[in-house]
Amino acid sequence: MENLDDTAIAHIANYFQALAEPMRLKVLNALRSGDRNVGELAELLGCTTANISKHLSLLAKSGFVARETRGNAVYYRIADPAIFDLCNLVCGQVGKRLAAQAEMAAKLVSAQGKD
Amino acid sequence: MENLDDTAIAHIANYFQALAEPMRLKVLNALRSGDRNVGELAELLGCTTANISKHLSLLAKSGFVARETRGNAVYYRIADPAIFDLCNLVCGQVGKRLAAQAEMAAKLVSAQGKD
DNA sequence: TGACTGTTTAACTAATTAGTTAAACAATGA
DNA sequence: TCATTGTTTAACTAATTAGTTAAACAGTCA
Repeated sequence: MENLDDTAIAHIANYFQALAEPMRLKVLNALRSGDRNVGELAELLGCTTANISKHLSLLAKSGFVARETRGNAVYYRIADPAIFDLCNLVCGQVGKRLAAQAEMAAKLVSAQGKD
Repeated sequence: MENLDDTAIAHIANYFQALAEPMRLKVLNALRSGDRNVGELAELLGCTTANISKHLSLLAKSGFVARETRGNAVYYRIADPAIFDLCNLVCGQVGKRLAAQAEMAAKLVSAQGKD
């Protein structure tokens, strides 16, 4: 990562941007267990098909998911399992932070109890 | 990552959001080689101190960098080297994609040449 | 104290984008 | 063909945010 020009930096930022949205993370998480079509995802995640479709379109454009038409439904699947390595790494980081925050909060509560 | 509630998902999205900005990636990259104060970063990256300061503030709030006052300058450093594992992973992914795109482009050009 | 250097914040503008609604489009089957 | 089911897109609103400028704030030294 040391020597990166602006376009490379922009690509990396785009990559992160695609993952920086709760609903898109939910979509990716839902696809973990296998292919799903748009309607299934919409019902599963409790939102409109239009909304899901837009998120899927962005995820597909960024190469995270792949599109396949079967009958008159459109199925999406994870195109690159590497994102889960990434998400697991981040989950670990976020988990550590939340644990640290919880510990801090506990200390504050206990300190408050003492005075 | 399988079983995540909404707050956990939101934390992960926030984590990615902090990294989804070219200038912030540049700041983190600049801090790779050691501590820097706000003015140094501004000059190095060619933007205003106000702008850098805002990005640093966000990165600090998200726990990516740590703040330290020395004299009347404020030095920032990477707080958690784990982000570089993350960035290296993403760089690898993005690199693969760019290579694939370049190959595709080359094929298109060669196909065009043939007809 | 006051001048200075360095950093942060407030107020603002311009641009992006998640979500909604309704309309368009695609694929199947009668 | 038409009706039905499923998906995508267009147009819009509301909210967020990167960057700018100028003002406020903090730390050092005379």
